[in-house]
Amino acid sequence: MLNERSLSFSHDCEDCPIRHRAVCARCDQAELERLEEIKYYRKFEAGQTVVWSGDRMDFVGSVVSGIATLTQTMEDGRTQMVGLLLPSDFVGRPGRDSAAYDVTATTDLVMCCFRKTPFENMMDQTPHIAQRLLEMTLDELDAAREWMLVLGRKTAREKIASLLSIIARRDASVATRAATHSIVFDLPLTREAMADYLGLTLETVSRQISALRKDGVIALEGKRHVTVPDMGRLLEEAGDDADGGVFA
Amino acid sequence: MLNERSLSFSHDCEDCPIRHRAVCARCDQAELERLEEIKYYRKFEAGQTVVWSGDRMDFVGSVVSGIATLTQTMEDGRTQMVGLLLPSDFVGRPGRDSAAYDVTATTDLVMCCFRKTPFENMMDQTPHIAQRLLEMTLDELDAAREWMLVLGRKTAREKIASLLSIIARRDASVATRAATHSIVFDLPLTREAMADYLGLTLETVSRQISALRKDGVIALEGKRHVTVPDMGRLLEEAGDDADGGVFA
DNA sequence: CGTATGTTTGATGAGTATCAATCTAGGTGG
DNA sequence: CCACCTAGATTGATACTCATCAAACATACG
Repeated sequence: MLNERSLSFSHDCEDCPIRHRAVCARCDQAELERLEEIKYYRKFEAGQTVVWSGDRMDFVGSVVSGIATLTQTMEDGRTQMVGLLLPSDFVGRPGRDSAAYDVTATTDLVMCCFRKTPFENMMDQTPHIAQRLLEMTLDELDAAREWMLVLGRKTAREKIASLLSIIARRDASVATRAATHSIVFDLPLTREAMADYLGLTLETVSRQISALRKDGVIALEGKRHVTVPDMGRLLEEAGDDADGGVFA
Repeated sequence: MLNERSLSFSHDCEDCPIRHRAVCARCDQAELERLEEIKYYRKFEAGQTVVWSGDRMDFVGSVVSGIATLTQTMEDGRTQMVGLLLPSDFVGRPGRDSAAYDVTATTDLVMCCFRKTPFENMMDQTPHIAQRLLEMTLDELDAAREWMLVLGRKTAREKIASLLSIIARRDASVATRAATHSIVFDLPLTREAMADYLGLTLETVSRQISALRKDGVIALEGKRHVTVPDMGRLLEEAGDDADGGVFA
């Protein structure tokens, strides 16, 4: 069923759901046409690996739908997630020929890929792409630094609240907010993936989620469906400035 | 005395010590001349703040000499270093008008600053600057992600060894290596700054440094001068692949 | 010589990892 | 259709790492 949905988008850049946010956001009509020539779509099922760290990588691309993760692994098996890729996020590094991280689909995933060499050539010729990529990379750097604070200084409870805040902020529909003042969303990650993101064990993740539930900060239906009755409260728990109680 | 040294570089881009590594690395003669018009130097003493997070920032720039840090602080005072700025590193974000982090000089510091608006205009017109900035930002993103693994998954001992490795790798003179097979350098950070970098307390940093000394992984003269007799051993302690024993 | 800043070392406790058992839901095959 | 199986999640008991609180030490500076 998810597969059906994945196929339901157009292959025409004009109608692309990430058209205005991805690396191609600033491209004009002519540039889009050049991109169309070097692009192709790839689909992955939940759990599949997109590339392994160290593998040769002859494409770069954008997440069209679904969620992927970037992870790093030590020899003894300890792993740390270093990036969470949402629709419109960019994968791969122009000028590098092998992957630096493991890239894994955590949900069914559709990617819009560009052959690397032609893409690199285009980057040199069309500033619109390089400009947008710079902007996106700077945003990712800010996100990574934000996450360094979480990893280095926050408690387990604060870490969970921080992760929930981030997901809530981007994932919750505006409609849901307006209606009930509650924010509702589905966790796109297993407890283990959350643990890898937060530098915790999955047991600690589970315990802290239970604790937040007991304390009324969140409500759960099943394992994945989360309701946040008071976003300000959640932000307080995350250790962020919760300022006004408004959901800004 | 350090001040004297700081002044001893030329103000001409041609002779600039970071000419080939900074954001201006790819600029041609004409572009350098345009940059000269909008650039100015600023000096800071060790301990001084360059900008506070949230402050208006009307310049961007490069570290010419000395070391600065980027730090984030929570309301209750917990702080996490999110970047270590070495000569040639870039400060500030084009397109943003306030600082996102506290920037502090940890040694005497000289910066080559560009007025922000003219610099942004130049970026739009000369791809060489934007290209180089993209490359540098991608490198910083990789470094930040590497650091996320350190913060999230490494033990205190491994964290210290990782930090020493990084400093050793960039700071040790080649001469020193060839001669004795030992690597020698000075720590540019206080124990407290190291703790803020590593997500530890300064006491833990002190203890782990003492432990590494007792175990012969490093030797110390005074508090800051470090000798690494066997770089491979240090890399093992850091939890990185130490492969061959060669100092590659 | 005295003060300030940075560092080391010690004693104790909190927070999280680890090991282990149990529970739940979804999917499979009899 | 039900029993079983599996992956994911929860909960419990215990151990260990690192934070916290506290005191002493070192070095530079006035």
